[in-house]
Amino acid sequence: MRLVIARCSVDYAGRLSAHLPLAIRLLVLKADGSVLVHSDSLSYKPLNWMSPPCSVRSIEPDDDQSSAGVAEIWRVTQAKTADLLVISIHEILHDSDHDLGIDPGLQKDGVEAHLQKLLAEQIELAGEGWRLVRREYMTAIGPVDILATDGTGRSVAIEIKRRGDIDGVEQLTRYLELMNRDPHLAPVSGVFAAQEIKPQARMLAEDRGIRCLLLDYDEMRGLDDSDSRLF
Amino acid sequence: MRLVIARCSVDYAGRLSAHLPLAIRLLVLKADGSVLVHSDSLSYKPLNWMSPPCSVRSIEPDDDQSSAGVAEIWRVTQAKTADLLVISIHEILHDSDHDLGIDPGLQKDGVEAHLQKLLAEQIELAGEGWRLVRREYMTAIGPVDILATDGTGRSVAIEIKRRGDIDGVEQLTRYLELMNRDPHLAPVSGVFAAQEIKPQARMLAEDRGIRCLLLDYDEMRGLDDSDSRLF
DNA sequence: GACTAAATTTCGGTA
DNA sequence: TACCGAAGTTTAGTC
Repeated sequence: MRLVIARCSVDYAGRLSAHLPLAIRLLVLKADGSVLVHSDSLSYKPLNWMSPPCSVRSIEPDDDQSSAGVAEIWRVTQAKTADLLVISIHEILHDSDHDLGIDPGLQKDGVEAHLQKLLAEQIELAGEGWRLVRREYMTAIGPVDILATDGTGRSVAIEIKRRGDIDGVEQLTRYLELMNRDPHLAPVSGVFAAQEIKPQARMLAEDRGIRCLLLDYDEMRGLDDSDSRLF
Repeated sequence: MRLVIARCSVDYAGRLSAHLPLAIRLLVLKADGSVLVHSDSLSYKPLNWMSPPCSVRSIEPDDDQSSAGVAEIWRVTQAKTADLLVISIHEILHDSDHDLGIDPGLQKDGVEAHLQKLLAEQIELAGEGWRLVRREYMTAIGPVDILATDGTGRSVAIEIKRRGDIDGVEQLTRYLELMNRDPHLAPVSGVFAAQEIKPQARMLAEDRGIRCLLLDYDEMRGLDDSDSRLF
């Protein structure tokens, strides 16, 4: 990744035409060839950019441009869309290159883990008198999200999903089948908990005697003050 | 604007929860306090960010965090939404500060607005004898892009999109329904005009008696000499 | 692979 | 100021 702070003007011609007057801006050249032009304010969106795949070519300014103060011109092209970004650089104030390596990427399952934590803390949402036994209760085929006991003290396995789909019901079914073979646990009933449960998943679950529980993420976060600052 | 290249992990808690594992990333701290976390690939959108107005506070790691290799923690808070972004910095590889001054701002020329202007000027593209009544014709539920009359003098509402999608047809349908209740206008027919019309949108439109009109942006610009400029 | 719906949407516009 | 629609939308999930 190359970072350049430069006094420059920018022109974009593609799906629209846009022009940035001469000013000092941050230019980010990423490893995949994409280019971002950022100012010192406004939100995360760059003033101009070029999406990958694209290529940057530095060209010499002609006489007119030289006399106008242009030291260098970057011509960013996108093969697929024929979009064009032209950066006319008058002065480079900073220029550095950095090897970032590949990024492991954003963890999308952040919500599901959080839901599990919240429901463990607010297990009474499942019913009066319910008690948490353990989160990530280990079985031979993997961990059950939550093991709890209901008001009568019987075991309940709870599977938590952000969006409840059929495969989640199948997963819980496998756990229940296994756990009900354990005389220390049996009988174990099931609860399928999710922010949103697809009709077909609900149908399948209820057909198998599994209760469906809709979770209100915002409300659960609101109820748990300790969570307003989990850091 | 402060630019930092650092090996860090990032946690965001706000409208959703998200986590970025330890990796080398670019951290941009803008003058308005906003923070961007960029990786070396993917498009212009940061992996994580915090929108202004927000404030960054650097705090010392506790013993656990220190022994885990955390050298510094940035806590970015947003007063209005109570969102929280926590950046745990293990190692800073680059750190520089730059004064960019204020940006004169982007000059933009959108395609859809331009298409509307061009079609208003070249309304005969819709048919012989057609006349422009008004651009942005106001109705109770919003402005119709163009109101025109066809060769027989009957009213026509024209909805213009860059890409014709189903929702555009729905929008025009709502306008037509409303306008046809107005005895001064009725009967009003519809034209769905776009650079590109999706097959399903065309199907829906024609099923409702709405005519589809493909617009050739380049040709329309070519016809209008005042527009032949740019590069 | 195409299409549909959401986005920590953001960014303009007008009423 | 609040709502509504567009975006060089992007992005993720579904068919």
